[in-house]
Amino acid sequence: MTTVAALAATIDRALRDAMGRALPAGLAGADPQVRRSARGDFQANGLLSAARQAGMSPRELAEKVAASVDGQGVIAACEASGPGFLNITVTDSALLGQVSARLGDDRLGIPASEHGITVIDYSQPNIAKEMHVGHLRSTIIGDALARILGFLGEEVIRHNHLGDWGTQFGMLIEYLIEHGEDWQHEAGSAEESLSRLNRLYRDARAAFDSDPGFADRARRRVVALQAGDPRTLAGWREIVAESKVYFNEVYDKLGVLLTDEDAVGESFYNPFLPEVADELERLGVAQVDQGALCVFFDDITGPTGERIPLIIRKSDGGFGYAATDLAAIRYRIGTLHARRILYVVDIRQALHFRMVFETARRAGWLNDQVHAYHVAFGTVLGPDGRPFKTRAGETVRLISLLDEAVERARAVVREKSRHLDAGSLEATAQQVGIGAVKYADLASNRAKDYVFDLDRMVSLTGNTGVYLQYAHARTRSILRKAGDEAAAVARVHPGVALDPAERALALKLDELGATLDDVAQAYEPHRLCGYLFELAQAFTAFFESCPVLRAPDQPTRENRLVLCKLTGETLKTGLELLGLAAPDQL
RNA sequence: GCCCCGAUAGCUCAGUGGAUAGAGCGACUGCCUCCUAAGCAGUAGGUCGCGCGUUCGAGUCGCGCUCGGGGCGCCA
Repeated sequence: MTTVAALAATIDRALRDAMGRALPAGLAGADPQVRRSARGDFQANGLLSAARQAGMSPRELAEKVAASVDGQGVIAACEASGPGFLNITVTDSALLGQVSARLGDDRLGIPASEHGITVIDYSQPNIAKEMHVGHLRSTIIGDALARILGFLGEEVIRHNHLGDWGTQFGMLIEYLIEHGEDWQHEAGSAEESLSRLNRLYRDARAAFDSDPGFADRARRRVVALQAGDPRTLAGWREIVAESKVYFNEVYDKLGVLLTDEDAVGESFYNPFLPEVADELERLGVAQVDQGALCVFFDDITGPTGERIPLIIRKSDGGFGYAATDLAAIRYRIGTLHARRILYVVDIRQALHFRMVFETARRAGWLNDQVHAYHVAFGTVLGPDGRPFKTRAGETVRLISLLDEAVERARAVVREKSRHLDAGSLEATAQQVGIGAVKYADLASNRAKDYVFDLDRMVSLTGNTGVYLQYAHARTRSILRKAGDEAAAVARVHPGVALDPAERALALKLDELGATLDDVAQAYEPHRLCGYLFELAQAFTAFFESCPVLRAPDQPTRENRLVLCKLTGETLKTGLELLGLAAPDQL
């Protein structure tokens, strides 16, 4: 593995050196603020503020730095401009050198910048219930973050915090035990599992509401479950297993990394709950109030101004989700040695996590070395701008939503890709349809409410997943037609001048590493989407104006082949980090 | 009442304190004897919710508002 420094980083260092010579010692570390620019390849904005702090003329400092900077064969021109900006142009040979160096490394020259263990808690569906679009968001965003942090060197532990415990299981298990003969768990499709579960829920609910005797037995069943009664636990396990059939089919359709090994549900923490409560009480973090074990916060109050607690243990002695969340934090730090825990959860739980994290800090579990962060995402809305529901006001079945996306993609693929055989056509429809849903979810700022509009996602024009897949397929198509051997032996010719479209593409190709660092910094996958879209646009512009196979001469042809190759590899890497497929042809 | 999130083109959204705020969709005008037209080029479309402040410089930072969404004791 050979790390390749980005041109922006090389320029940054060269400017820092020159600034260090021109500025007083105290300001030697000033940031030159190197950015991409329309006025040159890069511009440096940091000299204005540095000069002011040093009591110098910004314009004079800029001219001095421009004159003394060591270009190292990378900087072709560095000119002072306006009140004190620097406009920087890089050499064509440096651009081609970057492309060549990245292509020579299986990580595209990107360094592993993360070092540690991170637990990512995502997806979190509830047993015996339908997954909804909120789970879809958590699953897709969490999956992308797991892939990206992992690529950057982090040891990622995926946790699917299944809602597999609670009082609602009483009536389900009781009903199962009383009417179990016509409810046999069997291998089957997710749809079948789901309808069995829905039927169980509906029938159990009906019995609970209409039959006081049943309701009573259901309540006793909750106690039996908590006490670990074997017959009751067996029923619980049956329900959990049935649900997992459904979840796994959804995960399989979506193409996410989650497996059964990642399922660490709420029930897993049950044995730890009493000791967590005891420890918090012993530490003085929690205290009994109105019979419940509570943690209070001076700045968290209710509508009438009274302080609102985080309830660790309810007044009836039972444990709520706060206890489970705290036990999970303690386990992930104490046993898994995580340095960071991420929760990909709906933004509406922001206050809950604030209280949980603060409690964990008071207990000493979280500190300067160990962080927890709520990777919050907004509510999913329908095309009408209201929370996403069917016309009848019911939650939308996730499976049918995904199937519909694939169905629409299939129609387009059938229309546009007549060269594909039936098998590849179906595979492509899956990759395109699922990719459209995932890209749409990942492409906008996660904190905002998000409009789930299947028409838009699967329109398959413009800024959608398929645009990136299409650009990737075009790179592969060119390389195929060039002949894989010719593509393999092509090398850069640094002496050949580059066209504007070639330069723009090469500059964009150099930015993947910085983009991934940005994503990892703020846990914002949409930055990677934005980058890949820009890269695909740069490639398409190159495709339009720079013929590869019919290039005017052999060196130009090879330079372009190499650009195609790196573009393809970069798009493929980026798509995979988002969890999208990168088919070789569309 | 307090807290959180949001407000940028008709719609959906990007936008590291930098120079003239960008995409996509939709609308309009063009482009396939040529490596994939799922594409490209162009035109039209903006008081960046409002005000004050900080700064050489604010869509971006701070404060105060307006509007929308959400949250606030024993559900998760």
